[in-house]
Amino acid sequence: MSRPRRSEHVRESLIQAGIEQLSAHGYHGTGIKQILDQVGVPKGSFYNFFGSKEAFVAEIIEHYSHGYLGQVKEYVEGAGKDLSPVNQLTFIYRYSLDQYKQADFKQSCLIGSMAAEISAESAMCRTVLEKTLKEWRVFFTLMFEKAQESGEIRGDISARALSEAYWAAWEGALIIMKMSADTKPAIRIMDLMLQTLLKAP
Amino acid sequence: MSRPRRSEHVRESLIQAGIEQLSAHGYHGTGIKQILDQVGVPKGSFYNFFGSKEAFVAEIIEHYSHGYLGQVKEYVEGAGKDLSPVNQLTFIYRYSLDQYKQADFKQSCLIGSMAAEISAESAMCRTVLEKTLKEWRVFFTLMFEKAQESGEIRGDISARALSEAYWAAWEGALIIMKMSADTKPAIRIMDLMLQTLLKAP
DNA sequence: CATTCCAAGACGATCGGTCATATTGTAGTA
DNA sequence: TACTACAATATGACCGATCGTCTTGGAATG
Repeated sequence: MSRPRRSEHVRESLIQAGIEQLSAHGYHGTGIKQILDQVGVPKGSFYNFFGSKEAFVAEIIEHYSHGYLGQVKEYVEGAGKDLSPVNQLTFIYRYSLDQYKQADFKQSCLIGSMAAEISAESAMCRTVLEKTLKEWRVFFTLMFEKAQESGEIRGDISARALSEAYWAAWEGALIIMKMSADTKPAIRIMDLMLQTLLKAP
Repeated sequence: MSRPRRSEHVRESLIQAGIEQLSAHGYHGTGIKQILDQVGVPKGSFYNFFGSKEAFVAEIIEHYSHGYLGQVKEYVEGAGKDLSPVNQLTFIYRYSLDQYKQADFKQSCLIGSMAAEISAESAMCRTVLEKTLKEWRVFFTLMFEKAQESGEIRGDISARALSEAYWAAWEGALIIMKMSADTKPAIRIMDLMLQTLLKAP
């Protein structure tokens, strides 16, 4: 048997701290050291776990997206399974907005933030971001297909097109949330989308 | 007459260069020195023109927004004045997307980028961002009111609510544009918004 | 000369990243 | 079981570069 793998626990802690710091301060606003300090890991150890800051962030984006999407799917198939698709989606975005508000708007969707900041500068991160975007689109498309079948959502447009627009409205609503330091505009926007614009006639 | 006003031309150049650099690299990704170098102004001069980087950026956001909004209004009242409001809006966002594409997606809407990155960290910038958001909302509300009167856009929702959702979709579409390094998804989203979701029944 | 404006460069801090060294656990040998 | 040799890992000092800011001194104007 080989030497014990270098601590996966530490690695996981670094990713978790990275998610927090990156969400709050962005890519260029977050130093590696402040992440290491938060976990209590010495500077030199970082590059034993990750090849570079860029690779670290790329992995974080993927980890964050999978975790978030996993939670959402868990809700849909678990606690919210008796609700209609539209009511599920409503719960999800309201819950998320609540979380952001509780954090005093110091963080929001890491995917949108990273996309805005570095997708033009880091091909590695952009590739991961594009992949996660696709995964979310698949999920929302499924949701809208179900909602179309049940007659909640208009059926004259492909579920895929709807999901694209819905996600865009969501990310834009988060930007407005940050600008106004308030969830109300975002709630208005998302409610309008789900209950009126995308609704079956 | 007093000493020649300290060069307003230099000041203006710094703002212009700042817009370019901030659009491309974000707040924390842009150093003051690289802006100064682009204009050929020595490092020590910066604080003769601006009180701090934060104040500099706040002024840039305002300047950028006014310039952009001015261009848009000029188009609406000028070259595009014979088009319907919806066709005007379509031209505007397609033109903007074309510009971003030509810049290889290395820049996009500075308002959205700055909002995503620093509105939680800089109260000064957030205040300016909130003000510019309001100005854009007033403009779009006016556009949608006209479109409602002419029957292009559905009249069962307030123009203000529509403008909010439209702007959110726009900013979200730009994020998707960056992630996919492609304008097509953004065009699909905005077309869907204007020609279907917001259309009069 | 008095005053105002601008330029130069130093400031300490921090950036992402590297490296030689110390420490540790394992495998092999006896 | 005891010891050694070896390799994997942990570490923090260190690198050059750059960060935002400030002090200082000279130049130009009245």
